[in-house]
Amino acid sequence: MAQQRSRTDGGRRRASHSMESVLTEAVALLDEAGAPALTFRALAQRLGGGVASIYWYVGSKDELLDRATDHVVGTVLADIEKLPPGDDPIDDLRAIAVTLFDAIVERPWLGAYFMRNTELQSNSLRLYEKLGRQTLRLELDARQRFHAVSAIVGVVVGSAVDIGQEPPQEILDGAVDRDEYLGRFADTWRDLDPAEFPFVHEIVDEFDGHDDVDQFRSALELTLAGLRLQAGA
Amino acid sequence: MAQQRSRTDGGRRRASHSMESVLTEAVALLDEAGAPALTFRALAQRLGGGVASIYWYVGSKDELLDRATDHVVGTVLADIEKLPPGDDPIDDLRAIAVTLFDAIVERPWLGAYFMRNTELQSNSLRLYEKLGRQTLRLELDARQRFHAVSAIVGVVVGSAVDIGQEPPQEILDGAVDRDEYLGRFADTWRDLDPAEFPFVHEIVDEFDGHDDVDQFRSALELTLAGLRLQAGA
DNA sequence: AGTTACGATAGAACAGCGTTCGATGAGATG
DNA sequence: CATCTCATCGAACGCTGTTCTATCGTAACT
Repeated sequence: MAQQRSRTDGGRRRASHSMESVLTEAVALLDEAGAPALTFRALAQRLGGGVASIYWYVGSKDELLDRATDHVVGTVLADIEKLPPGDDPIDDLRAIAVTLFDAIVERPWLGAYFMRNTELQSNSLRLYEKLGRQTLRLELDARQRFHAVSAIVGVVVGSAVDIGQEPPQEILDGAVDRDEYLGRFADTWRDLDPAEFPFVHEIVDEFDGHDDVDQFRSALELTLAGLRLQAGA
Repeated sequence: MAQQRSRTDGGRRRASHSMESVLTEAVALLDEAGAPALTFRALAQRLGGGVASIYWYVGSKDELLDRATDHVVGTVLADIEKLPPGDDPIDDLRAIAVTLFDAIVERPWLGAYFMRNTELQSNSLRLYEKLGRQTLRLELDARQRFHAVSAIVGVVVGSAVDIGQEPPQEILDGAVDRDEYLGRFADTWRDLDPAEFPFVHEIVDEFDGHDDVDQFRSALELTLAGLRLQAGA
């Protein structure tokens, strides 16, 4: 991954980047410590160059985020294209959505920027198309198809937002692990008045130690079931 | 809304705030120009006081955001409590979700912070309970109820993220209105290769000038239909 | 009434952020 | 060898959240 460098010139060296290396290192920063870790200064240091150089490749931080996001969505798209096509379009929709969600679980920062700007995120648009193409196999009108894909993307994003929140400092330090953190939260819920919060008490054990993937899967199933009903299949 | 002030003392006056006034003015700033407009300096100026004074009421900006959010969720909750209870729990779920979504449409910044921290957002927790209580009337187990409410909140949040994105500068200036902006976007889609993007072409007319509320409603209907199926009612 | 104690306010400073400017490097082209 | 253009970079600007320290005003206590 090392870029070509100039020959020695009195101690100081000049860095030589490329769009690829900028995005790769940006994604690496995001992966390692989340969105707040991606700063122009941190990125420049990683690239062994100056801050202003990055602006030659990218016009703003928003654009950097969009391009970095699209960069990894490209790999997700590749995974999706490897999926074996099935008989049932709804099964295929599920497979695509799950693949996307898995990627967001691995990279929680992804959820926040994904699908922000389809002009700069051409891979996101392709992914949108991938989902939509399955709806073409269902007996729906154009509006229903549009809404169906929006709904599925909405479920993914809605679940992703949950995951994407920066965890509090104590959990990043490793002082407290996720289960304990959830457990504490659950305990404060258990202390609530059962008469005033019957539902919270009903589900607090489910919340305690719950799995985000299960939560997403269930939400997705509900939407897909509704869609199947709508398509009359 | 004027707070008591000290008697004259050589020209300079001291401002006197209250938790209420801090949150009210914070919400006003968010309403007027979105999340980026809420800065401690802007807020202090509005309150006629110093920057550091705000820290007496609030420990950090995150806490300010949480409390401001919960402040308006309180009014949403009041609206929800005014809703007439119906025979069908699913109809009631829809009514609650729509009321919440309407509030987010009016205050697009709300979506991003809503339900971030139920410790500081007690009204969000109450709203969560309100939704959940309807699921107690359905024939589901605890886990299904937990997932059902998560799914509905997910649909709301997922749609809210769409709305919540800061529009580009040109639309804030009023130089370009929303329909024209959507139209431009649609045009770039129409320019895509129809063979490569059949779905995008199928729905581009639906996208052009689409209504966010319709989009949300449809997604919600799919989830509710799935839920009704699951509850066997 | 004078003093003390404390709730509340505020100015100034700090570190970090995205962004811009102007100068300067290196490599290819003539 | 001169020129030109692409690419790089240090330094500065204005903004942000946050902290430090000093101070004011009121209420309570002797």
